[in-house]
Amino acid sequence: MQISSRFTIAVHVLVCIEVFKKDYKITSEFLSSSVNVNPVVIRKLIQQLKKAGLVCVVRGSGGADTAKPLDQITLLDVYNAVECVDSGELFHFHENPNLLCPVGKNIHAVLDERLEKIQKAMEDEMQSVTLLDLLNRMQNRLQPGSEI
Amino acid sequence: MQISSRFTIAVHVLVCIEVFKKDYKITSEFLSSSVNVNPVVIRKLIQQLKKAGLVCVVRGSGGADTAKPLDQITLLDVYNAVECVDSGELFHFHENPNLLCPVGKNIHAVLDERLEKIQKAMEDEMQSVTLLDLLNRMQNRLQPGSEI
DNA sequence: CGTTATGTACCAACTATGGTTACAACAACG
DNA sequence: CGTTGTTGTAACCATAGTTGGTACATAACG
Repeated sequence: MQISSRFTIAVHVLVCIEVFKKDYKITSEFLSSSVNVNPVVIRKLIQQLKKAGLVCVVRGSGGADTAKPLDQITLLDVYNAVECVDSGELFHFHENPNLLCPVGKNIHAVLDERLEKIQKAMEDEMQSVTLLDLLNRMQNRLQPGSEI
Repeated sequence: MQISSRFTIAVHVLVCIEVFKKDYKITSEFLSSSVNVNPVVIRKLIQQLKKAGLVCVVRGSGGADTAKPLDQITLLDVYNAVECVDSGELFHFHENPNLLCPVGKNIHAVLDERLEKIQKAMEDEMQSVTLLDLLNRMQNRLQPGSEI
């Protein structure tokens, strides 16, 4: 199964906020027109980012903003905020192996350590990418040509 | 989203085959009793492993076996065999960002390289674990105590 | 108080997972 | 050759997650 598009949408949203916040009020409407989805989708997503402490958003007046310096928000933070895997486990283990079978009894112990290493490798790589890095790359692509 | 339990079941099945093949005929019935799922689930799964060239299985007489030396089967092979992500992409990108928005137009280019690196880190780690490694770890846990 | 935007409840279509039953196809054996 | 055991596969179901949408109460603010 693929990691849901909520993740890439969340990154898109965060980059959008940073690029446009000095010139526009960042509403769910505004963001939805860049991502091309329903505003409600954006609002739900922003709620998840808010719970994770990545953005602030005010109710009546509107407008979202990042809640932390950009170099302190990594792709892993966004991933964890949005990909609501309760356990935090990347791999879904089959729950009831037959404990009377020697393989069934030990498969968990044999596999777990390896699976953790794999998950950790992925998370480390995610953690190494900050929003600041992505914003810089975005700015580089915007500046050479014309302005917004 | 989690990686489906088909993956850990597949590994369980492959280890089972190797541990028991000298003493038992490896039928879907036999495997299903160790994994604790319906035999049909095992058969469907074995079909995927077969298509990937990891196991052989004969129809009427029954009995599955690995099709390659164990040190040449990695967790990545099993993952690719079983996790039928058509594109091979771990991340699902939202498809229609607004190309009239500078961020929407460039988000793909900015993110893709980073996402590929993350996926590659995971795949590299998966590739570093062979079935032989897992079998050895399993045997170590079985020998100290009693035999089957 | 009216305007604006968020927060959230509810709905719907689609897809994947995990499981089950049923049965045809096939190999091996007495 | 027919019986037996097993695979390969279709059909079906329940459940859950994804993606997308409508509607409206709630809060902020001029």
